Amino acid sequence: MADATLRIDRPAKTLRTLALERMREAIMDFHFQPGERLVERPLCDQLGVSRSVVREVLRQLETEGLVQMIPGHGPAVAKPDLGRTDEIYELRALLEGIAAKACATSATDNQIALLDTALAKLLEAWASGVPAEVMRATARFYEVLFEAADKRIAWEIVTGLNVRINQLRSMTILSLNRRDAAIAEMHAIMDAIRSRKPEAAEAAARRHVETAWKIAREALRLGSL
Amino acid sequence: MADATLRIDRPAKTLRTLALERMREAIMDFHFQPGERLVERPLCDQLGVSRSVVREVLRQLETEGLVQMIPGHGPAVAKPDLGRTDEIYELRALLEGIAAKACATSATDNQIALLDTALAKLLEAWASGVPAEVMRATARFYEVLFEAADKRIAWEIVTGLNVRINQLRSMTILSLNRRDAAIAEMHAIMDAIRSRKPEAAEAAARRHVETAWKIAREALRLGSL
DNA sequence: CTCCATAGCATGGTATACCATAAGACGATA
DNA sequence: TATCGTCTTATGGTATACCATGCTATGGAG
Repeated sequence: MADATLRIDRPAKTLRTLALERMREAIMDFHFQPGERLVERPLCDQLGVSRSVVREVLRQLETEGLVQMIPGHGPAVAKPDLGRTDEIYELRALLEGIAAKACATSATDNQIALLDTALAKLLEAWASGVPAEVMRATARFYEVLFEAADKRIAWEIVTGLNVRINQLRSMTILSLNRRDAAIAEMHAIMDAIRSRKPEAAEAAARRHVETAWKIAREALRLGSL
Repeated sequence: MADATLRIDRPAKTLRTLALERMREAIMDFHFQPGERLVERPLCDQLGVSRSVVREVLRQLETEGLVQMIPGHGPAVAKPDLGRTDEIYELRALLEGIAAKACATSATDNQIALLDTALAKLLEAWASGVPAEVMRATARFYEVLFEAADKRIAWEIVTGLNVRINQLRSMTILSLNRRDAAIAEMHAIMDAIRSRKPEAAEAAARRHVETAWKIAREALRLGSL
């Protein structure tokens, strides 16, 4: 009988896919500044592909919220909508909360082990102090968390939210005074999940987002953006 | 000084925009069946535009979740992910809940009046019994609700979620045994908002989603999908 | 010196041509 | 008759050519 593990997933080899990933990374890593124009033809040269490809990628990034079309001019790297950061953090608190709760309720021991691994990697990244590493490890941890919570859609949403506050996050995610507190908060989440305390896990997850939110607000207030 | 009302928003006249709206509507209104292939060249003929336009539109619809690419074959109308309906309704309950709560807390009287109007229109639509009308009026009511709650992003998310369960909603939204209960539930939401009771408003909104959820589950169980 | 007009060009919008590939049909052979 | 191989073609992927428009720079006139 057909074994699912036999299925080979064809490598996503189209130029479009590659270009999309490349551009997404480039924007998230600030190789383009927020607000910077993304003129199509120069992009073609840089990426080494045709305008068809570039335009399709641009459309996709646009609906993802990474790029915005400026009427009259063309596409540009989206600028974070500072007026909506409160809402975004509120939603993150909500979503990460229910994920942690569900995790505490129904994660398998195996999944909890995966979470431990992800957390360990995150600590390493924090120790290394490389921002990009920390971002990646954080994302990975939450990905595992949402996976274990069986909240795939919520994860997609959170990813989309994080895109919009990428700039803020990059500033706050490893602000030094945040690091120790953040580590403690993460451990609190894990402890609650491990001991199967849904309410505690939810509270801990929310608390973590809320402190991040506070730091972000501070950063905004200082006008460093 | 510049009056905002003077601003003319240039008609979004590009073919792409038009085609996008057209296709979105067509899919949402089931002029294409879920799962139906969307072959590019025939689509060009039907829409009267070139493949460039069609492909860009397809990309956009793909990231919106209305279209999915089937490897080996091409694009097709997305089929609702039945395994994730529980999560979707859970998220809707959460989001519509906080919107109702925020509304009860901080909506202006003017906004509440708008809500009343929207609700009246919704009742009319229900009376008319035209499914498309009911969907539109429902969407409108919630749009006003989220606007009054100043939760624009949450609204975008809810819209995205609804896309994924469009089929289910169209089956359940005016199921006759739901109508009276639904009307009562909506009034409960409005009453709580009017009397400025955030917790009650949140609970009422959640309850409304939860009954819809129950009906959807029933519909699924009967295998009518 | 300033302001306006015109022309050129930068840039996005649209159409089309060509290519690669995978799916499906058809036939040959056992 | 069934299975396998090959061939055709349907279809998506990519590149490019052309067009329309709006911005900008430059020069002339007041």
